[in-house]
Amino acid sequence: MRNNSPKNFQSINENVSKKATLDDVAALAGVSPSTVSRILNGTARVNESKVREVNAAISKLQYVPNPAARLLARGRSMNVGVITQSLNSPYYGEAALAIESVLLSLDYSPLFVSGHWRLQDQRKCMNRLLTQKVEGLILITSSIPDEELLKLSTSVPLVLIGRSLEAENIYCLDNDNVPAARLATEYLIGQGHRKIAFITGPSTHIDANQRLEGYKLALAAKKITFSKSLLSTGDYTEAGGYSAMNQLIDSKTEFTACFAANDEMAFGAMLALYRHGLRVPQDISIMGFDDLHACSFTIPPLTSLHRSIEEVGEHAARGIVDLIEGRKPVSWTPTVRLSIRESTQSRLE
Amino acid sequence: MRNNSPKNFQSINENVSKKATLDDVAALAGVSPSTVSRILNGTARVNESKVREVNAAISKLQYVPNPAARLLARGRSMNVGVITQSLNSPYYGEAALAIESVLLSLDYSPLFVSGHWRLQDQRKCMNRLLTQKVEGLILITSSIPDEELLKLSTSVPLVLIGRSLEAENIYCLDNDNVPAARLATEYLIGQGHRKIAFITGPSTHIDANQRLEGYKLALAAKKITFSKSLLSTGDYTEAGGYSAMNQLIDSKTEFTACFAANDEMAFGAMLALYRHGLRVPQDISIMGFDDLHACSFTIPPLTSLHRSIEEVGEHAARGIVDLIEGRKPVSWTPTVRLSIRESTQSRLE
DNA sequence: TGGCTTTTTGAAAGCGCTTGCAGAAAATAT
DNA sequence: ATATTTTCTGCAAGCGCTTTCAAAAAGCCA
Repeated sequence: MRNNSPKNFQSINENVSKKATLDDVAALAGVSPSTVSRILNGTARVNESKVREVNAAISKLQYVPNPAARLLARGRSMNVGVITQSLNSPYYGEAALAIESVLLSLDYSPLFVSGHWRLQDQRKCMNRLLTQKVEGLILITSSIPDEELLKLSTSVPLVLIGRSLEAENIYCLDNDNVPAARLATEYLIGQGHRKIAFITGPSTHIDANQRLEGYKLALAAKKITFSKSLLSTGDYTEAGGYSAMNQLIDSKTEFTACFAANDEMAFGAMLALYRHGLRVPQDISIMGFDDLHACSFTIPPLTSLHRSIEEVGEHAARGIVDLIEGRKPVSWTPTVRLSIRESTQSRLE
Repeated sequence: MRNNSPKNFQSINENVSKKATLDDVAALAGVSPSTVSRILNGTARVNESKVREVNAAISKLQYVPNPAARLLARGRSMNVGVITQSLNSPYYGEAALAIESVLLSLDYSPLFVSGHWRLQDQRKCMNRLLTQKVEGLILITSSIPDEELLKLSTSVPLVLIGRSLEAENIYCLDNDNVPAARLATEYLIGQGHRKIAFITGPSTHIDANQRLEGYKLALAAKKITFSKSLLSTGDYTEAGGYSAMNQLIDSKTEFTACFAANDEMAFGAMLALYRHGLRVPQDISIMGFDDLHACSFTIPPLTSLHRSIEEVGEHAARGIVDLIEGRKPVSWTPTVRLSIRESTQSRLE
């Protein structure tokens, strides 16, 4: 190819088209390209005077290395793909933020894509990322089947947030949903509640099932029989929580507390209660899960289960870099605690 | 360079290291690399039988083109950088989502980075993106000075969301904050409110000032004198709105309505009112701005100003591609409307 | 069937950078 | 001063792909 960049682009980006190359720098500084490269990368000791010359040339020409060429020559991309369900999820967004900053600090670049909770989309964007030559992949609560991930992991290291899967080239940061949900439920039980409703998430979400499991476990431990009539299903959104709570109320099932599998649904549930003239927490206690920032500002502020999601993000980022660079990441589990606010109240006496 | 990829990587990613190249495919199919390339890119007509051969070889070898090589050869990256303030902002996150999907559909890849509202960070990530050879940049409410952007625009096309700046290679999607804030304020006035407090954002945000401006304009139009005592400053967070409202209440200034420059602050303000035993909307009407999903689920649901932010995102994505490909984007302004809910009430009579 | 045009194909250069190798220069030793 | 190390530097190959140019094949008409 003689002439890169089609005419129309050239006319637009005048500066871009006449970008200086490493060879230009070498020529101007009167040294060989290799020397320039070595100075740039610190891969060998170079005479002080040449270093100065070269640096002068670089700034004179406003030289910026071409990453594609670099990548091609080095055979590395320094990219890691991050597959989230939705770029703007309030909860996992925090993790994404942390991933971004850690990765950048380690000289890697994150590539964010969203899977939209659809298996198809997740596969598609995974392929897109692989095509982009990512050196590692962080999957946040993906629903891609184990076997696929296992196979994939033979060619690219994987960090899985929110699930657990044992393999050579995989590092998992489980959410510990089961014990966490159990802890939350036990708190309600400890407050004297016996009829505790549960608003669960879509059964297609691993999380949702695990949280339900934790809820059941807590009940069982206290010899409270689980009743299906206390269960209502939402879709992890406020609207879902709202209608789930409405169903619960309409069904005339009695309950004194309700545990929602995530905060958004708890928010919706609270509105539903409000619409029915039921007060939180005097009439019904509400417990959320995830402890979004917004929990502190609902009316009343919502008791929720807190896990340090930024830390999860940080460990994910460190973990993927460890795997990429051939180290074994130290295993770690997020700490879990209750953020007790005003939406729950004791029923003792 | 003889041997790419350091040993440790090789040992980990067995498959990756023995990736098939276009030459391998050509060899296996018994044609020249050029032919394979042409088939891959559809840049020339190729004999049907060879196409079949090549396709067979491709799938046999599981060949995936190396993007770096492609990029280098073509001189194009098909990447566009998207600078947001925070990856997980609930409002602009929607825009980001839309940008992602439109860009992907046009065969471009978005690179998301967050500027954290800090000028330094924004500059830094802009440079990072330029280094990555993005062909265009979408800046969401950046605080980078005009001159810098103007200069930058000579080398890379720019789409600016939330500000306006006239230039050859720049496409702006203004937020129309002034008229929008005015509309919101006028609604409150129309409801009979005369003492309307305003919780403004940080004066460093362009948005914040524009919204304040709109508020003032509406007052002036109705001959209501603006009073500084009705002004309180937050930081665009719930906590900020909370303390801003507390200040307002503590100052004993009388008001019957409060307009917050964004929804988050309105949420915080509502909690502050609740703490003081003031009812929304019976005692005080509250108006938000942005119309986040959450507005429908606060107690009571929050009246807010709605702009179709996804559409903004779509137009931004289309716009940048237009600029990149040498077309002139059609100008467009988002539609604005009130989402009237239960946090505002008439004071007539 | 020969001469012409049109299509299809391959050889080879080049995109901008890194790096193994070996020669040149400087430093140290004899 | 010469031989021996130890730096420093340049040459040139190569990363995997695209694309120009020209040759080869195919199609057309007389």
